Amino acid sequence: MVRLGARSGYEIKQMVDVSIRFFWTISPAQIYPNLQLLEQEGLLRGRSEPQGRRPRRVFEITPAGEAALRGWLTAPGPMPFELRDTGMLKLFFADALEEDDALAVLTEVKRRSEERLAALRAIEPAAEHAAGDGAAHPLLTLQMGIAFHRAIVEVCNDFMPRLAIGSME
Amino acid sequence: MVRLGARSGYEIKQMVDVSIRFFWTISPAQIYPNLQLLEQEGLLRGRSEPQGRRPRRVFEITPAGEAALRGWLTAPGPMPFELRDTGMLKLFFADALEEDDALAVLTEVKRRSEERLAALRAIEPAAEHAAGDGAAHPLLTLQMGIAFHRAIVEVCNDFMPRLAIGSME
DNA sequence: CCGTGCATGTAAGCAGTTACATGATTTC
DNA sequence: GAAATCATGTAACTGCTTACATGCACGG
Repeated sequence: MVRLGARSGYEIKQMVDVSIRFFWTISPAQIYPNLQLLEQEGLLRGRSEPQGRRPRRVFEITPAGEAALRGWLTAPGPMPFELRDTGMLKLFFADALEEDDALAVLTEVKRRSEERLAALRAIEPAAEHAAGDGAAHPLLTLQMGIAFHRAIVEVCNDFMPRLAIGSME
Repeated sequence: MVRLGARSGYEIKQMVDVSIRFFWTISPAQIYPNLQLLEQEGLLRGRSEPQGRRPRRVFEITPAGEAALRGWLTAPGPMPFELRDTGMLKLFFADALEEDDALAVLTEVKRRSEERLAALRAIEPAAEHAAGDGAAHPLLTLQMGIAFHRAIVEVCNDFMPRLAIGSME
């Protein structure tokens, strides 16, 4: 994130929230200690740049940091994928419910994905602009997020008639 | 899971691994203490049923347990969705790489999803069979998993030409 | 002068995993 | 008789979150 222009811990958090949040979250309590560690290891160079009397520490990536990033990106080995979704969990067990209650769960799962779809589409123009000047991959991951939630909504729509017809009988 | 026929902790783990693993994982260290808690709360009823000299405790759901399940399923409130994917994280930052290295990351992400797609499709017949007798929702969540990974593969395929053409210039 | 945003950081706690420990039964 | 599977459970650790603590700057 520092490499992409986020100078302070605060800016990193902001950038995360409008870019990778869909597949990776972090909290301030993670950021600040790690900035210190990365500086100690020589992967970042930091300096104090207070704004008025408010303390502020800004960072830039070092050549060693660039190399470490590329090393990590090209390293072979597993790339852990972890999904933990209470919505799908509820859906899985929804056969225990009456049909209209099951339909309510399904509707809520669908609504949630539509909401996220809208949020992701809102940042699409910015990602498309960034793709114009050398940063094409953020747009790629954004499109994966969009495709993912669109797929969920579609599966919900396909399944809804079955529940609706069922509850009419 | 007990309600769906998994009698022991061991069987629960097995059932999880062929059903909800795509969106929810658990380890034995979680299962056994929780079985004890659920029994104390009267939501499960357990009894020892050793096989030969090997100890074994089997459980069945109580009416209170059924009610608690339905209560949880219909409870309003947020349904946390957490995704943590190292593959997408690497893709996001892949602009720091040469085009052929970036292509390698993309290929690996695609391969991974194809692998999972195959694993999910392998359990589809079983889910379709279960859908015939009252358990339609497991098939629904399975289809979401399939749709998800198919969407990822499609986005990968759409993006690959851009990288391939780029590296030819 | 008050609310919002900028900015940094610590402490406590929690949910979950890995590793360990044990041992019986079945299958080859 | 060795290996895989069945079966249960604990202890230590880890990564991450929440809550807390602090205080400046700026717009209204």
